[in-house]
Amino acid sequence: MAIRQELAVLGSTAPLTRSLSPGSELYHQGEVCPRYFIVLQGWVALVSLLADGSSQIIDFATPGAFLGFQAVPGLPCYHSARCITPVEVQAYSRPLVDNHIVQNPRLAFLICRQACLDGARAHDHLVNLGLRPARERIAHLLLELFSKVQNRLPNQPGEVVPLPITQTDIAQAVGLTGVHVSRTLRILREQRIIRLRSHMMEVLDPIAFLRAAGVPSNGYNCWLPGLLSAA
Amino acid sequence: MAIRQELAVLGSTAPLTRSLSPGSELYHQGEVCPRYFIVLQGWVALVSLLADGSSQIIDFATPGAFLGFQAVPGLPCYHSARCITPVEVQAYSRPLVDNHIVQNPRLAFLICRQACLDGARAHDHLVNLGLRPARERIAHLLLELFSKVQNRLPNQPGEVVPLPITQTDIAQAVGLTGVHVSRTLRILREQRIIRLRSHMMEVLDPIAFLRAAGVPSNGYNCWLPGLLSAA
DNA sequence: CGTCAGTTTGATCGTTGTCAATCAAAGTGG
DNA sequence: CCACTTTGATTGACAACGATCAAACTGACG
Repeated sequence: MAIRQELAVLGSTAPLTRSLSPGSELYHQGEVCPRYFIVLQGWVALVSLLADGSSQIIDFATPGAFLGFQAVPGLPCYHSARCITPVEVQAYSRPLVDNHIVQNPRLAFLICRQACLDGARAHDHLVNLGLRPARERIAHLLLELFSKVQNRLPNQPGEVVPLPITQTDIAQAVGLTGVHVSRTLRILREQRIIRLRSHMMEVLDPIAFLRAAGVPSNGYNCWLPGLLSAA
Repeated sequence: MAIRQELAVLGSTAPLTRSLSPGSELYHQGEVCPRYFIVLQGWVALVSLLADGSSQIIDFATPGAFLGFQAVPGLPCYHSARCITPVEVQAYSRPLVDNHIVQNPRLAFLICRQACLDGARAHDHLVNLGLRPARERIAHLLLELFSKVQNRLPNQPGEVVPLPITQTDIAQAVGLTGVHVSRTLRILREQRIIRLRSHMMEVLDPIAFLRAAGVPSNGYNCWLPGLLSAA
């Protein structure tokens, strides 16, 4: 958000607003991307492909996300940004922004902070894949996505939030097969914890949900950094 | 390195150089850490602990690494930094550096770049855990560590590099058990690809090593960002 | 009404985890 | 210098979790 305001100062060259349909890509792994993007509407999956055709979703980007920034300019991207819903973005010319960064410490600091948050989330995903069995893994991802949509943890039984992703997306994000995700979601449904249907997630039992997701009892996590101080 | 030079400008307060022994921690998960560190000597494991006692190594920090930086200051760390060898660090007072960042765009940009590289490496680890079976997973990690030590890919059969980590460390980094790591390393040894003994790694067959690690044929990866342009 | 993407279920297989015992190497203290 | 302990590595037997393959089912949409 704040990044967008800071970029608005670029002024002269109005950022280009683009609309993309599901399945299309903002940029593609292996290619050099000449733009940065800020997501205005919709969900984007950041996905990494392997030579054998398998693919891993490393993060989901929602409105407000700043995409395409790289440590070393001019290198090919190591992942693709694939739209999973209709998406609207603002595109910024890369050299323009690169130029602006070194002169504007506030922008550099904001991007710095975003990069740190992205890293923390990546580490969270890493722990999820490395340590947790299927049921907790999926619950953990779904809790993260709930927090991303609602900006808080679930607390009401029966809460429903939109979740425009398929079970295959979930599978690619948590390193399981779609088949096993389906089975595991059935278990979570039968345990009356959460239910997924028609691109909505219903939280049946918030407490059991947090427990299944393996978040510490004080609720501390990297998705809602302010939570601890707020409590 | 560059970060260290930039911090040297802080001048007045000479950075405190500390020595730590294996097993001790620079900072501990759940606690607020009042310092940043630059590793001068030795290896540090960044490790995340779960309530059930299991732990995941998120990254290995070697000399030059900048540790402890966080997006939102004042929050508890979500991981610990555990020394796996004797370690020497320079410690910097946090508020001092935080203050310096917002005034010094060059420092902000450097930290920004480091955060991006850290993120890219985390994403690489994520793909490793999500998509690769045990043999490739371990080979991939070992190739990353080789690159980290040598600043290049292996190319000579019989090359030996120091690798001061245990098989248990490897297991915790790739999300497998120590037992399975042992078995898998035997396979890699019997296939005459790599051999580990007494804290050294010997590369028997560099080409087979790269193939087993699943790096693209042009060798592009996130550990040696300059590699592609150098080729 | 037919098509297609996504989901569900069953049967079976394989990779990895668990448990336990043994072994090797490196301290440590008498 | 020699027990003794400790830590890490190795191996075997077995169990379990998740993958694979195949088939059927559902709902959205043209």
